[in-house]
Amino acid sequence: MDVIPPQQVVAQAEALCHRRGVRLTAQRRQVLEILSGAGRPLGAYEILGAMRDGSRLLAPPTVYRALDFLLQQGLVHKLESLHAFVGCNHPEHPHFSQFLICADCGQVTELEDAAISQSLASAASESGFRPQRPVVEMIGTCAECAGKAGLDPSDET
Amino acid sequence: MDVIPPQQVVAQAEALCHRRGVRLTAQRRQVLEILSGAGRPLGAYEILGAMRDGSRLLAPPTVYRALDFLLQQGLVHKLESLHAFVGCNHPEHPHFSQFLICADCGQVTELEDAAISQSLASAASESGFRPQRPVVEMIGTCAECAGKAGLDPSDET
DNA sequence: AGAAGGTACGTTATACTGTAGCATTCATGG
DNA sequence: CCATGAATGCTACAGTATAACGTACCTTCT
Repeated sequence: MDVIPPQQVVAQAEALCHRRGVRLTAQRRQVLEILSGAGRPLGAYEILGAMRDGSRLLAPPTVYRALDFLLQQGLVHKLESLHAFVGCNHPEHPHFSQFLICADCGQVTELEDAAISQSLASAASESGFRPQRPVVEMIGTCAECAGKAGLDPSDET
Repeated sequence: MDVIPPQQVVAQAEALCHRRGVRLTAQRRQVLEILSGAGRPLGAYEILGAMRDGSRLLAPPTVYRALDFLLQQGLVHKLESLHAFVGCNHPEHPHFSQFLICADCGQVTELEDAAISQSLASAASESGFRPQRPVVEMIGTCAECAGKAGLDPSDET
């Protein structure tokens, strides 16, 4: 669906990092490529498996470090409810995203809904709370899966 | 602050479970008491530690099962970004909650903001998505911590 | 070029979080 | 009392994440 060609994602990331004066190293780029190419959320250890260079398997901190960098730069997002990571669709302009996660097929849709962001931000500031990192995820059933099997949810086991 | 007396919480839970025809067993009640009394999020293993009966330490599935039950009944919430659990402030009427989590002092505030719930629900249904479980958390700095140390964030180490 | 300092990487070990599976006990209704 | 299903106890293990420390590399300044 919204799978953007990894090359394009990487080129964009390259430009962004250069502009910011941070280094998109080979390893970080590789993680970004893997995530962009997957088109679905990947766990850290899945990424790690895809990074194997020849027969050598890298250690967990390697991938977590690359992910930390990409998260900081807004190039990937973490889905807290899945313990998994996805590439960001629009890294150019950092912003608050929301995610629709299908519990059936695993597909994830990234939203960028101003009403959600604003209502959350204003609710926070009403409490004197200073927002830093939002986590907004909705677990449910995507349109396609709802159409296939969800018309009558009364017969679920 | 919003620490409701555990006894009151338990009494309310008792009534609720009775009305629903489910069993609030001693163990489940104990987990609820521990969470309500803590006034802050607790990890599953922290709860487990607090549950020790004499010198005997229980095994992880015990606490996870009790938590599963309490989550189903809406008596506790899980904070996905913390891998931790909190007692629910208003279990009577099941609803969607949001959480403000202070990264500094760890304090958590449960909100019940209709604007957030509605904007999230309508964004989801615009995509044909059928919502089931929302995860809405804001990590940031609470009013108290912002007042103490956050006036000039430029001198952070 | 050479030295200094910081960033990134490799690796080991381990901590933390969560679940599968199976035996046992307990409460409940016939 | 017995049958049934729910709840518990327990072992073992799977999955997620980080601490700590040493090494390589890149940049900058002299």
